[in-house]
Amino acid sequence: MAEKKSDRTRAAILAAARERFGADGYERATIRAIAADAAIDPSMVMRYYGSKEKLFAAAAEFDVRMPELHDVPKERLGEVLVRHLVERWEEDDTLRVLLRTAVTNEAAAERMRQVFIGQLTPTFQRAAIDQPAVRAGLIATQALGFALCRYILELRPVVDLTTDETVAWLGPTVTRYLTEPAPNQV
Amino acid sequence: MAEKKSDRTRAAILAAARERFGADGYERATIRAIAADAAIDPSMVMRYYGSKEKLFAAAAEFDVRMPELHDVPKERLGEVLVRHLVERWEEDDTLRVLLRTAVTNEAAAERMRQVFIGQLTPTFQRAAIDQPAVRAGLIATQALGFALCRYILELRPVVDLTTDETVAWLGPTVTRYLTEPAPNQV
DNA sequence: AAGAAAAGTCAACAAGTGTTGGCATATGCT
DNA sequence: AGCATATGCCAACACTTGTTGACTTTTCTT
Repeated sequence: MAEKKSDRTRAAILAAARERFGADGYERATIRAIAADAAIDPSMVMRYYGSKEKLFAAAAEFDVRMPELHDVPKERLGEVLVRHLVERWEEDDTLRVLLRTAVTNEAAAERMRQVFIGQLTPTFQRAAIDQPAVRAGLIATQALGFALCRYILELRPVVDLTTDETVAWLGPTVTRYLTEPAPNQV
Repeated sequence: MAEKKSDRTRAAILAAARERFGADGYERATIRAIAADAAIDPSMVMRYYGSKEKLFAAAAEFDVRMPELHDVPKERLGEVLVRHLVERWEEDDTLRVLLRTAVTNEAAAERMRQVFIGQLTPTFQRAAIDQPAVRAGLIATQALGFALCRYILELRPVVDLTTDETVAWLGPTVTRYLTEPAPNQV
């Protein structure tokens, strides 16, 4: 056991940071507020993470953990994917942190791109889906739009959807984005 | 002609405000930067608009101008709607201002709700579409997600879509959200 | 041309920001 | 035990923010 006490406050800072970044966005989440939540002094945050930027980088670490899609029947692709994404969104608040901050913070936007283009595209490629990048982009529009309306804007009808209803509504959309031949270019 | 000179700077301030709010979000768009863009003194902004909040309220005035849908054939609803929304988005940067700010600013979020629930729902109701609120919410997820990925996150594959390609991809999605019977509730 | 009103400039304020260094306390090793 | 090191707190810094009031210049009426 190297340093037990410091590890605990380190973790407390990170948890508070995620909470604040997720609730307030990058600029409105102040070091002082995060430190207060973690019940320590603001200077501790600097000692442990160096700067606000680096703290954010640590708080926004995320992996979407894409499942492999080889043996999923084509017409169920959307269902599987939507259910996975919704669950991922509910269990790990890091994605919400990213969404809230990516709009005004370039580093967060870059990480968002890595997740939704950089992680979806190769998965589709391995599943022998043509034009994987375009399809990843389209699915990102639907997935991120859903999260935006549900967790950030809190549009009543979207907040009220159950997981099953969500899958029933969005699943076919995603399936189509994955299987429909690309429209003719002009 | 009441006051010509003041009207011109008033408009210059509003234009600069829209630019900055749209590019930087609410908190990072400073009064000083807006004033500099408009080539006037920061105190002028206060004299004309009272406060940053009120300036923002003026800059975020928006009407989505929904077309009536009575005599659009059911299977072309999505096509018509998507084309209208994309055009609206390209011609009026106010929507981009709203999107960039709604994530961290409650007033902007409220206006977003008014636009996408408050203006879509009654239009669908007048077109005799059942469950108009849920369908408005679903369409908001797809429309806002598209805008987020294209104008804010700038995901390459989404930025590269032409208007026609966008309509071809998203049109059927929106049509389905408008015409598909609601899935069974649990 | 004289004076009032409008338009614009300047400097400062109070508050809040990220960040830093000095100093106290606790912890663990020998 | 004593000491070095890790951990923590305090006060202050330099800077930026929205906002204000006093002052000067322009514009227009009469």
